[in-house]
Amino acid sequence: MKAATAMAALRERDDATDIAVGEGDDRALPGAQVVDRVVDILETFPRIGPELGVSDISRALGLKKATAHRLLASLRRRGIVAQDPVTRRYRLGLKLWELGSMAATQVDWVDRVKPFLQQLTDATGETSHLAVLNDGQVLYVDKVESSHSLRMPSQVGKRNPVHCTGVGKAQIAFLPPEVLQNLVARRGLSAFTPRTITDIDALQVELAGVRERGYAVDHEEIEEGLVCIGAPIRDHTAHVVAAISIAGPSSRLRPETIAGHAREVVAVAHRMSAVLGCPPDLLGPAPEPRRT
Amino acid sequence: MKAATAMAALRERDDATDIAVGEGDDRALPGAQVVDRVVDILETFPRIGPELGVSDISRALGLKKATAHRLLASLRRRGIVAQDPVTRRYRLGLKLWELGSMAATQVDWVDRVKPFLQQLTDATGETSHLAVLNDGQVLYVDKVESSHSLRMPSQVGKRNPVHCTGVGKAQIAFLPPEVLQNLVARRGLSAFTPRTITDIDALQVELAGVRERGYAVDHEEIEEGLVCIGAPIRDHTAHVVAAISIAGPSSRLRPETIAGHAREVVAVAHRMSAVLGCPPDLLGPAPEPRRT
DNA sequence: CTCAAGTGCTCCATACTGTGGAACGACGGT
DNA sequence: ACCGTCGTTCCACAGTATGGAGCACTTGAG
Repeated sequence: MKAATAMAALRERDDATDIAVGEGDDRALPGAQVVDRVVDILETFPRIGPELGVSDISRALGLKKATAHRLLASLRRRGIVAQDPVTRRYRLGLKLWELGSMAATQVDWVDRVKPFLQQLTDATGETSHLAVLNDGQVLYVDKVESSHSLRMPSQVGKRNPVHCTGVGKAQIAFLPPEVLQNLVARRGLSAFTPRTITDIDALQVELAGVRERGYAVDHEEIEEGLVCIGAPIRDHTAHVVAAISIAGPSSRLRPETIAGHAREVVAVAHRMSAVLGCPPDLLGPAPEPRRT
Repeated sequence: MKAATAMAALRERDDATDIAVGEGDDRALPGAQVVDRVVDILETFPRIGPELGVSDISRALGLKKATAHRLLASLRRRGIVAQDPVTRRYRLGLKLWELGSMAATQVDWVDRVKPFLQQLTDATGETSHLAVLNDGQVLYVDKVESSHSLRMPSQVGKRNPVHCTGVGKAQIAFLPPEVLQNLVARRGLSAFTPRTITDIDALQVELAGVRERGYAVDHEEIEEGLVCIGAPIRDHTAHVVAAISIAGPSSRLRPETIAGHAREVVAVAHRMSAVLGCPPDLLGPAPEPRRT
C-alpha cells in the first residue's frame, strides 16, 4: 500500500497533465491569480539568480513594484523567502527547504533506495544519480559524487529533458506509447549536441533498444564529453517509477567499457526494484552476471 | 563574498524576528491573506498527515471547503501539491521539493561541508547531523546514518528545540545575550525528560561550559537514552553559522567515552570552519589532539 | 438493496481583498 | 550636489477571492 501511494505520487502530473490534451487549461479560474504570482516569484529565483531585489522580480514578471514587494513581504513573514538585512535583497528561505524535504519523505521509497546509490558509485567510481519523471522532464532526486576530480556540478533538484539523458531514456522507454507521444509533443526534442536524437522515429528505435538491453546510454547527447548509463527502477507492480545512472567523461566511459559498467548499473537497479517489492521475474532483461 | 551572503542567509529570521520584540507583528497587511492561507495549507501536511483531502484541510484550518479546494487546485496546477488520481487526496508535490532544494543550494556552504559529515560518522561510528539555527529552533539540514542497527529515524528537515540538543546548545552558546533572552522568551524551555534543563539560569551555566569546552553535550535531555555531542561551525567572520553533532544511545556514548568522541566532533567542526575561511586563531577552544 | 452522511467539486452574487499609481527617504554612482 | 535606482509606504479603486448553496459520487451502516 505504501508502494501504491508511492507510485501514484510519481506519476503526478504525468497522469493528470500529460495525458490531458492541452496543459494551459483554464488559467483564469478564481483564486488563481495570487497563487500563480507567488509561485512565479518562487520560480524566478532558480531561473534568474539566487538573490533578487524587488525590482528584479517586478521586472522579470511584469509586476508592479508595490505588488512584488507586498507578496515578498508576506512570504518573508512566513519564512518562505528570506531577506538579507543589509542588501535588502531576497532569497529562498529555509522554510521552503523544510517543506520541500517533507515532500521528499512522502515519496517514501526514496529513502529506501538511497543507500544503494553509494554502492553504485563505489562499484563504478563514477557519480551516480537517482531521478524521477515529473512534468515531462527528469528531476534529479539524489546523487552520490564520484571521488574523481573531474565531475559534474550539483544536479539535485535540477531538471533535464528526457530524450538525451540516461535516466530519461531509461524511463520513457517503458511509457505507454500515447503518453510518450504526448510528452514529446509538449516538450519537443531539442538538440544540445550534434549527437542529440531529435527525430521521433529514431528515438523510438533507440527506446526499443533500451527495452531490449535493460539499460540506456547517453553518448554525449546533452553535453559534449559527457556519457551516462541509466537503468529503470520498478515498484511492486513492476511499473517504472524512477531511474538511476552513472555519469562520467567519455574518456573514462569508453565504448568498450560501457557494457561492463552497465552490468553494475542494472544490478543495482534490480536490487532497488527488489527492495520496492518488484517480482523478480518482472525485473526486465538482466545482462549475464560478471564471471568470477 | 560568498561566505558573507551565506552568513546572512543563516540568520534570516533570527535577525529579523528574534531581535524584534514581538513576532505576531502587523498580520493584517494587504496581500497577506491568500499567501498566509497557502502557507498554512502547505504546513498542514507535515503537521497532520502526508495525504489530506479537501475536507481535512478545511477542518484543520477553519477554511470553507470551497476555498480550500480552490487554493489546492491552483497549487496543483503548478505542481506545488499533487493529487492522487484515485483517492483524490492531496500531498506535497515535487515542484515544492525542487524549489526547496534550490533554497538549500543557495546556502552554498552546505555543499562544501557535507563531505566532512561522512568523515565524522566514519571516525565515531555514530549518526552525525548538520543543523542550523532558524526561527528559534534547530533545523536539521543533513545527516549521515550510522551503520549500527540501533539508530534514530530520519531527521533531515525536522525541527527541534535549542535548549536540549547538542546542535542547539552548541549554537546558542555563542549568541549575543539579548538575542538568547529573546529566543528563550519566545520558545520557552519545555521539559522532554527529567534531565531537560528548564531553568534559564541553569542553562546559562551550561552554555558557559559549552563556550569553555568548545563542544556541547546533550545527556538524554530531549529523549531518554539518547546522547548527543555537538560543536559549532564558524564562517570567515568567526560567527557561528551552524553546528554538527553525533547522536547515539547512552549505552555507546558513556560518560567516560564522551571526551574522546568530542575530540573528533570538534576536530571535524574545525575542519569545516576552516573550509568556510574561519581564521585558525578564532576557531575556539580545541581539546588537545589524541596522542598517537 | 436503501438511505444517510461523507466526500470532492462547481457555480455565482457579494464585498472584501489585492492592486498599482504616486510619492518618500536612503543609497551609490557619476 | 546631482541623478538614477533602490526598497518601502500609502490609499482609492475595482478586480478578485470568498463562501453559501447545491451538484454528482462514494462509503458504510442498517
